[in-house]
Amino acid sequence: MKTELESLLAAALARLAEAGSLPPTDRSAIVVERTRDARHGDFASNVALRLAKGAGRAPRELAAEIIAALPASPLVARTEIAGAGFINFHLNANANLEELWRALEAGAKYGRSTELGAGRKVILEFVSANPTGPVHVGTGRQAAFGATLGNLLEATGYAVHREYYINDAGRQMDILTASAWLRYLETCGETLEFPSNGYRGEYVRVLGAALHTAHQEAFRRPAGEVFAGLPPDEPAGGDKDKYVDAIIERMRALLGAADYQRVLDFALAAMLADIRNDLADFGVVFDRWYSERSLATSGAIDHALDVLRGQGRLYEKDGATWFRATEFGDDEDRVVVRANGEKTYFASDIAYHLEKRERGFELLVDVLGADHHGYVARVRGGLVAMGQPADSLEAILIQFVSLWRGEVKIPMGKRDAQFVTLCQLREEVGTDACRFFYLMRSHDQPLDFDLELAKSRSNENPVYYIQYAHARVSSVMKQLVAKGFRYDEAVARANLGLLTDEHEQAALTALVRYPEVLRQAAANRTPHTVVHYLRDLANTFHTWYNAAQFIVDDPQLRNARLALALGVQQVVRNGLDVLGVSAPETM
RNA sequence: GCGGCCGUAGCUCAGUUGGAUAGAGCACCUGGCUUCGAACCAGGGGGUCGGGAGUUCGAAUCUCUCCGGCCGCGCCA
Repeated sequence: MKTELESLLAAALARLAEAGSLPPTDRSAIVVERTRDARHGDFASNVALRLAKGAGRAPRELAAEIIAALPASPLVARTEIAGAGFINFHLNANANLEELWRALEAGAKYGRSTELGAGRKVILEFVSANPTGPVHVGTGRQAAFGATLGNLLEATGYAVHREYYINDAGRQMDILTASAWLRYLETCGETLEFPSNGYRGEYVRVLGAALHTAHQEAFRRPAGEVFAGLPPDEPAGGDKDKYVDAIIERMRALLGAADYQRVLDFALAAMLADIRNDLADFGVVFDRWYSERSLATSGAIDHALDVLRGQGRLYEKDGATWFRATEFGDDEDRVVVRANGEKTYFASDIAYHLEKRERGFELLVDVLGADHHGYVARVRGGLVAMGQPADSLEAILIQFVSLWRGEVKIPMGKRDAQFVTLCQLREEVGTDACRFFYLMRSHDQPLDFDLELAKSRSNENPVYYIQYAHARVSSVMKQLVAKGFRYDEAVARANLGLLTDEHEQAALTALVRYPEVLRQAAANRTPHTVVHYLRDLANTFHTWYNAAQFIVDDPQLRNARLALALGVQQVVRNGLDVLGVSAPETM
């Protein structure tokens, strides 16, 4: 409806431009908004105010001219000039009723549109957590956000591809491999001191035990050989990084490259399986899991470096190869090939993003933790240096999550064992509350996740408020049957005009706003606006429910009311579906 | 130091391309179940939108500045 009104205004302005009383207007200058106050009608536009200055005209006078030039529309009952020069639109009573019927007919598809995305190919990268441990609560927020954003983009006409980038190359993987191997040695019966910089989580013990089950004693070496002659660990006054690197080196020497790789692959596969399962249980799935290592073997990194070199963006210094990042807005130039010949993570990453473009994706959306913000300019600079448009990359930064149990903050650390995993969180509060709480706040706002509130099955918990509206309609429909009635669609269709009560009108207005909300949430990348909308819709429904009886004796009124209730239920279900939250029939 | 995010009711937060009288939940107070589910509803009190300046018909929103909080600035990933 909103876009239709914008089209009407565009037509009116075109007429005025043709008549020479106004310069031609850009379509984007035409904005129609829902009114905050019902006395101002259903929609309002400020075009006259915006254009008045440029046209050298009084806003109200211009507004009158625009109104006079508006084409007739079955949507609009009347228009008026208000305030400084707003144009208010009052819709025909049946405009919302027709929309309600469209909602009922469209069912699960209601709210979807195609104009915004227009079929554009977008690749959505999210989570991409290091496969060195289970998914934790901070990453959980990124998972919920990314999955929902994917749904939103899909619902508004984008062709969405979801991808998880696996950081399976580099030192963190080596540390995991060594950690798993040491736990494996313990399973074998060796006694050892675990390095302070190793991964100390319980899951690594499980990993070590699994390695033993799969390969028995094949990788066993005496603890004495493993630790002989190593530098001191941190507690002994040494450097924990040097120490763990020495262990990795020793492990390679004792096992040989092939067996080392077997242990690494075993650990990687096990971690990825965990992550994949945790996310799938959370309703988060990917079209592809993309290996960082594969970028090296496929030649993608060399290709990207060749492109940069061809553009003259690389140079040699101190034995390393550098990218002229400062020419693209970065603070300093960045190394892409280290003095020891290894490519950096940055080299992999720009290669990965170039490869995304070369796969034909117009828009690259990266959902990242807030700590990655310094990284965005660098990757974008790399893309631009390789001849890609700067706006082809869009990074969305997700602020951190802190867990609370009522007033008490739960400490979280990465490397120590006490971080809370997504899996544990889900077991404690349930998937629905989990996704809802992750999404209810703006992503650029740090999130305080209160476990007690999320768990509480009380009126303090906003999840149930929305689900309750859905369940209530189901309950009404059961009551209907129990009372010997049945819903008659034809009777409802013929009598929607009876829905004139203020509560019915409020519910109707809230319902038909849904397609606009989806478009706005998708365009702004703000899933939380859907949460707030659903709360509002549920509120209008609960108010109506308390004020009126649906199952009345008059079949015309009864069926009309049921149609509206079913429409609300449908939109609640569709909205919850976008959020990845279930819509239960009973609570 | 440079950069990113943020500061709105007692608390947690909405309010995005500048719009009409700044909203919601929680908490607090009052009222509503013999009725389709009270996990609900109705009503009430509560504000220097961090401070200041600017831009204009109009600023919580844009610009500058100051104060305060979180985070990032590797030949780590």
